[in-house]
Amino acid sequence: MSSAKEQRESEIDRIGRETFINLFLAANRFSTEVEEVCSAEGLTMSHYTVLWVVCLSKEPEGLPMRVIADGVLTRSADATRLVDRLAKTGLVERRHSEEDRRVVLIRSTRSGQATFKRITSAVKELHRNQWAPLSIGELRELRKLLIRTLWGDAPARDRHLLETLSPATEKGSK
Amino acid sequence: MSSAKEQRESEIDRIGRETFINLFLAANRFSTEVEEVCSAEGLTMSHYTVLWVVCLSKEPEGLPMRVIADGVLTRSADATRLVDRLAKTGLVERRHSEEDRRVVLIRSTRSGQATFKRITSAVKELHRNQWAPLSIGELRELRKLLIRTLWGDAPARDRHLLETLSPATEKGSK
DNA sequence: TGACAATAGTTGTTTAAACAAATATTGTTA
DNA sequence: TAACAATATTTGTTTAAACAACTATTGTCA
Repeated sequence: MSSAKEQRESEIDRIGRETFINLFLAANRFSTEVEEVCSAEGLTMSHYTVLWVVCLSKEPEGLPMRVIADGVLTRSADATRLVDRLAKTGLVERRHSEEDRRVVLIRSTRSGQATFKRITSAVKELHRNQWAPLSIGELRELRKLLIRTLWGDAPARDRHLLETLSPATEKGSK
Repeated sequence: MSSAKEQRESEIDRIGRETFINLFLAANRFSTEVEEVCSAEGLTMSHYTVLWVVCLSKEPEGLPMRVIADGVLTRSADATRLVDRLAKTGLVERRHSEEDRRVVLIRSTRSGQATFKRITSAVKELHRNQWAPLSIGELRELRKLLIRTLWGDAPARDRHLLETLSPATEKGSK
């Protein structure tokens, strides 16, 4: 017969822990499934992420390594080897910058774009299934809560990373 | 001037993708921070998870490996080496079961319990900071949405894993 | 009971992630 | 401009995760 106030941990600790556990499990399950989609094209999700950033870039000369290796999606020491692989299979091209010979520019090839489109289309289909248990309103709510958790109340325009991966968040375009 | 229906991807695809990205980033950031807490005790988060399951278990004889290596938190092939490490530093003990000599039983030691408590207490503090941008109501909502995503509408009693890691979800005990 | 399937756990090997250090080039300034 | 700091990228090494194959013991049933 324990009284309501016994040694029991605070309600907020319990909810915080359980939310973390579920966050962790959901992220693991979902990204494992994305990995499976990527592996159909012989890539890992890390490779796909790099390809993603390169393919969405509008820079005609290519993207500097430092942009790819932003430290959040990809660490700088990993970027080289990830790009190695993409270059070896012809999905991207590397060139040294003319202006600054330290800089290495990465540009997607036609084949890279095609692979990116195939994976992305399969991932979209996958996400539809993954989020199926939620209504669209709940999905919006979930996104909102995750963004608030990650970025606090920073305005949308400061969330560079998300903007890079999912551009044109704005309603009216220009 | 693109019409609203142009080639633009559907709203639901965009929200699904962005929710996935934020889920992935939040889980990565949070678990990296938990890793840091664990490494203060010389453990990884995987070690901590194993210790967690073992320490919460009420089985006086110890928990069979197969329970630890449930395939979700820990794969069976990894469990052996994780327990190796915990046993080597004296946080758990291994014994062969008398009834079934195939079974290996794992039991926490006093030192293991103490380590578990220290890490858990630090993790709680961490979670408070991690979830700080959310109100308690929002945190509850987030947990609810993640659980729905993971388990659909399965009743709480069927969510064994969560029950193992955060027991006594029920209001009234027994 | 003897053969074979099933279960429980371990070990070996490949692969990728994590961390630290090194190279090459450019910017700065005494 | 020579020396040194800063930047951009790469390479080497340690560590852990992923996958497959293996051993040991128990259960099943012809």
